[in-house]
Amino acid sequence: MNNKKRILLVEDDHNFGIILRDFLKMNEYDVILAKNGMEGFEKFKKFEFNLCILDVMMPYKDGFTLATEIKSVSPDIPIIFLTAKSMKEDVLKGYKVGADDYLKKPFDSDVLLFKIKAILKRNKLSSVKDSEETEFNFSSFYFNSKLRHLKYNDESPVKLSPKENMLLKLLLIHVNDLMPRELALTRIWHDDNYFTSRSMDVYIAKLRKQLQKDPKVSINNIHGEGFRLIVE
Amino acid sequence: MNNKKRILLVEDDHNFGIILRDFLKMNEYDVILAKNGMEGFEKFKKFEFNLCILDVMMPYKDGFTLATEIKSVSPDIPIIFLTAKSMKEDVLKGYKVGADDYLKKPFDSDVLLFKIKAILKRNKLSSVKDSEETEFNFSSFYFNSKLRHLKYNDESPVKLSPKENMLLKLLLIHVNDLMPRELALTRIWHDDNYFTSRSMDVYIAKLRKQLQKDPKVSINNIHGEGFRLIVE
DNA sequence: TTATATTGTTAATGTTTTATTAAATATGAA
DNA sequence: TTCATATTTAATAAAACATTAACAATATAA
Repeated sequence: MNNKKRILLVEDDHNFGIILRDFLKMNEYDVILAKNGMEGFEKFKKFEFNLCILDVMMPYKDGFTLATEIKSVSPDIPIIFLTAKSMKEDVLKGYKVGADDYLKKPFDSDVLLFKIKAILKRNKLSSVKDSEETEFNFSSFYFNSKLRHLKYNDESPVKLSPKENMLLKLLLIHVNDLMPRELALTRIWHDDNYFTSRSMDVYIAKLRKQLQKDPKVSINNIHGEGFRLIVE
Repeated sequence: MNNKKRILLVEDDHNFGIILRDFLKMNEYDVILAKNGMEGFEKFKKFEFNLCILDVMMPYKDGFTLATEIKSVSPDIPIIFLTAKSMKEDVLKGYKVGADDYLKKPFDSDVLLFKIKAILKRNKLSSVKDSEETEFNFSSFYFNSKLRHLKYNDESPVKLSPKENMLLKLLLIHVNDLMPRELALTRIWHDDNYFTSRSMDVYIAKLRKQLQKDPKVSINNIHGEGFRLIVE
């Protein structure tokens, strides 16, 4: 069993990149090195990673932009920024796009190791990737999240909007269990505030309208916590 | 939603501690300030926290020692160290005892806020809630504290409010044993005074109303001490 | 026994959260 | 651009919750 954690390292300084990659490999991590933002994103989509270490200043595509793209695909993956800059604005920008930590070059390699360890430890359960399942059968419904189709018995399928689709999928992944409000807001709306929360309520109402065709299916609210899709 | 995150701040520089506490409070955190390691550990055991911010250099008991004690009680709680020191050995020592981050004084308060946010978010995603026991069977009742459901025999489950839910859970953890009043007040109401105590009595009455369906279950008062959930 | 503190219960009050519909705005394809 | 669809914002109602008040009952200590 290969239990090594997989790290995507994106660093445009080739020499430094190689050194850092080998150092991490020596410490029992699987590392893929990319030399710019483009290549980094390609590799990110191609493989699966537990952590990203991104240089901030890179040609074509900087680390912040890359991080944003990565987060749009995998919202929960932890990111560490490496940078020569240490201006407050940059640090804050890093955290705003979802950084988990920030290291100023030159940095101590042991400190980096510990940071990686601390972050991976905290992240261990959430690194489970989103279900790739695209087809769901529940009660008299058939739902295809790839086609965004919801079909009730033999009726012709109803098209769902992207948000309706993702929300229903999240509910189904947690069928008969709590689907925390916060989860949907961070996964679908990428932000948890009053307005996104109201928007989510609107989508819950839309889904309820569809699902009420089947009396055995309902969406319950658990006050202050989230929603529960109940299938008898 | 009164889901404010609770932070234990241990800082021996009184002025700085007060300022930092108020700053964090302004940013929607509930903060308890302790002025040394001893007091910090007492408060930690008494209340429940989502995060600890510890000064490293303190008289009697330094931040590292305190962190070790805290981790022995709650291995998963995130810890941020604050320190004037920035020697590599100290940073590494901090990570070794399980630090999640390390801030060198003087630090930028906005950076601290983002670090707190990043750490809490990651912690929420990981195991904390899932590892807790959420299902209880006692006499003819089935209680699910995650869904906040209390079910009697085959009757349809009754919804419990968050406070009812937590109180019942605390009582069940101490079944047939004393559940000290003070425990519930510090754990659930985060404050022990006349009004919270009266509020708790109201919730005890609500629970009794539910539990009286089963003659084998009752909540007894132990005058001046607390309550006892009795299951024959 | 009597005074005091604690507990039991119900009801009212005020606040927060959710439900629903409609209107406004944004997005994207033709 | 224009039209169709998707999403957000607004407005209002309803539900859920927590606290406080008021008064009754009970226990304890002087």
